[in-house]
Amino acid sequence: MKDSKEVTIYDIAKELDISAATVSRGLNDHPAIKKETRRKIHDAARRMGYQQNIFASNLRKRKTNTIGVVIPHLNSYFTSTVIAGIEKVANQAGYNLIISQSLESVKKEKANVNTMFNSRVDGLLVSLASDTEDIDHFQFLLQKGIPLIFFDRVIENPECTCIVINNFQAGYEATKHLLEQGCRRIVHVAGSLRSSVYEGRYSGYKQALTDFGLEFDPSLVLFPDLRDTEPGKIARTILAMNPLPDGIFTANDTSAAACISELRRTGVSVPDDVAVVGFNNDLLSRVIEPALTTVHYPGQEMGEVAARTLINKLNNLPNDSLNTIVIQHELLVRDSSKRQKK
Amino acid sequence: MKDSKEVTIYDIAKELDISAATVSRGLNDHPAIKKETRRKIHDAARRMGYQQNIFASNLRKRKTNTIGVVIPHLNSYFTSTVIAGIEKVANQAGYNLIISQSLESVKKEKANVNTMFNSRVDGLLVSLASDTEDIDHFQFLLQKGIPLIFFDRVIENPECTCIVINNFQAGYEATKHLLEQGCRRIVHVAGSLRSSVYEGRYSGYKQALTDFGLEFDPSLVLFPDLRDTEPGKIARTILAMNPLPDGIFTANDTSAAACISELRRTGVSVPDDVAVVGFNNDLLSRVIEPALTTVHYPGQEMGEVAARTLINKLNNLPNDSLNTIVIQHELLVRDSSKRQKK
DNA sequence: GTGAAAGCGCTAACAT
DNA sequence: ATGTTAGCGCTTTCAC
Repeated sequence: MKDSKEVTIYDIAKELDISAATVSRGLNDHPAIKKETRRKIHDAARRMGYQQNIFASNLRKRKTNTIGVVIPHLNSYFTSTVIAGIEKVANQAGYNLIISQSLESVKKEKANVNTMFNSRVDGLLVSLASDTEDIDHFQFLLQKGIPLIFFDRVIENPECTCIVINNFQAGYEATKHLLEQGCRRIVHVAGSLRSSVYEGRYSGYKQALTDFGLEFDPSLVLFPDLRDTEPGKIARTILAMNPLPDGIFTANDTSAAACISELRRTGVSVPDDVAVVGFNNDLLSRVIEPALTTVHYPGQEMGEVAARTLINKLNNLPNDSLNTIVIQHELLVRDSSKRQKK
Repeated sequence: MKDSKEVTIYDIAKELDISAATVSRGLNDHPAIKKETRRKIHDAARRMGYQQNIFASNLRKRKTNTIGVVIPHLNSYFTSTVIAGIEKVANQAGYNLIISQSLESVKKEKANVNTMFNSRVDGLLVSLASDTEDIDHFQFLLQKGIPLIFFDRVIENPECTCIVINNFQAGYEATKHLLEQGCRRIVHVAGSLRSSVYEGRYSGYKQALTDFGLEFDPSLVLFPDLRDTEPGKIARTILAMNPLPDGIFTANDTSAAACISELRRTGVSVPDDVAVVGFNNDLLSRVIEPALTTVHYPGQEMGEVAARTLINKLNNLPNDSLNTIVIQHELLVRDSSKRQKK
C-alpha cells in the first residue's frame, strides 16, 4: 500500500511559513522569486521528500510535455535506432516519451492513438502498420490541433510532415547493382505493397529492370510474410524455380540472410550462382557469410529529424515547413553480390 | 494550437440534463446506472467528441493504471519479446506501459526511475543496467509502497521478487555439452560480471570444467564489450591463441555468430575444429551457417510472468509471494556444436 | 517579491 | 438510480 501521506507544496509552504504559490514558483525557478527563498524551498523539498505531482501540473497547465510514438514493432534493429534518435532529441528538449506498438494491426494502431490522445500527448510520431490503408483515424488529432508526424512507413498527405528515405531510389539502386553484376533473372522478395516503404522498393526494382531493357516478370516477385519466423521457406520457393534466378533483391535483411543460408546449404553458391542484396543494414548483415550487400537505413537520424521537426512545430518555430523530408540512404556493397565480371 | 474548448463531463451533463457524477459513472459503466442512461451518456459523449482527461482522473483516483518498464536496451530480440509479453498481460488487465532505456548506464537508470516515480507509475518492472552495483536508488520506491519487480538482470534481495532463468545451470549445460562433444580447451566469451546473468553463465562454465576434471584457465575467458558493433575482434583474439581452443561458449549469440563467420573465413572449421555454443536464441542463430547451438531464453514468458506478478501485487492478491521465480530455459543443440564422436 | 483565491476535470462519500 | 459536494495538487491571475 502506498503511504497516503504525499508531501505537497502546501506542506512545504507550511514548513517555511510562506504561501503555496511561492513554493510553486520557487520549485519552477520563477525569476520573480528571491534567490534566497528559492534555495530554501528547494532545500525543504529535498529534505521532506517532495515529488511533484505531474498530473496536477498537467491538469492545470493543459500541457503534458509528452510525445507519443506509435510504431509497428519494437523488435528490429532499425526501430530501436529510430527510438534512440527520438529519445535523444526529446530528452534534450525536456519531453518525455510514450511508446506503443501497433503489432502491424490498424485496429491496435487506432486504439493506441486514442490512448495517447487521452493521455494528452502534445504531439505524435507515427510509423504506420502494414495494413493501414488511410489515415482517417488520425484526422481528429489534426482537428484538435495536435501535431502529427509520420516517419518511415507513411501515407503522404498535405496535412502532416513525413520523414522518409527514398525507397524507390534505393530499390532502383539495389536492382541496378545486381544488373551491373551481370544478373538478368532477379527475384524480388517484397513486403506488403500497402506499406509505402515496400511499394517504393518494388517500384524501384521494376523501373531498374525496364531501364536495362528487361521485361518485368511477375512470377519473380514473392510476397511472403516478412515477419515469418520460419526462415528458409522463401528460399525453398526460390530453389524450386526453374530456371533458378541469378539474383535476389529482398526488402529486408532477415529474409536475405535466410535465403543465403538455405541456398548455400543446398550447394548454390552466393554470389556466383545467385547474388543477393538485402535492405536495412541489420546487425546480422555483417555477421552472415558472405557479408550481405544491403541498403543502409539511417534510423537514428530519422528519429532525430522526426523528433526535432515535431518539437519545432510544438514551439511554433519556422520549421521550413517542408511536407516531406527525405533522409539519405546508402547502398553498401559487400560480398554477397560482388561478382567477377563475366 | 489546440482548441481551447475541451468537452468535459459537465458539457455532457448539461446536454442531457443530468449530473456530472452520473455522467462519470455512466462513462465508467458503473453498475448502479440504468442501462438506458448509460447508453444515452455514451452516445452523447461520442457525438460531442468527448475524450476523458486522464490527468484529472489520475489526480482524483491517486492511481494511474500505468506500469513503468526500465530496460537496458530496446534493440535486442530478447528485449522485444519480453516487452511483448508484458504488454499482453498489462493490456488485458487495463494497464498502460511507459518504457524507458537505461542504455546500460546506472545514471540514466536512476533518472528514468525518478521520472517514472514522478509520473506516479503504479509499479515498476526493471532489468538492471550492466554497471548497476546496488539497488539503493530503488529504496525510496519501496518506502513509498510502490511495488518493484526485477527481471532478467537482477540483484537478488529480500524485498522484491525477481524473475530470472537459471543462468548458472544454463552456462553449465552449455559447457557440459561442449565437453561431451569432446572439447577440452573451451574459451568463454563473457559479459560484464557485475551483471547477474553473465556472472551466472560464467560460474556455470567454471563448474562444468571442474566437474569434468579440467583445470580452469583464466586466459581462456574473454571480457569483450558485448555491445561492440565491430564483430570479428573477439574472433581475432581467439585465432591468435596458441594452441587454438576446440570450443567456444559465448554469453550471447551475436558474438558467437561473429566468431563463427570470422573463424570460417580463416579456414577454421566449425564445429570440427572449434565447436560453438551461444546464448539467447536470437533470430540470427538460425540463419547463420552452421546453425548455432544456443540457450533458448523465454522472453515472452518472462515478460508475462513479470507483469502478472506485479499486477497481482498491485491488487493485493495472494501471489504465492515467492521471492525468486525461475523460468525454464532450454539448450537447443544445432550444427555449430555437433561433432562426430572422436 | 509574495499571497489569496479560483479552477483545471474528474471521482467518490454521502445523501436522497 | 441519481444528485450534491468536496476535494485531488498544482498553476496563475490579480492584488498588494
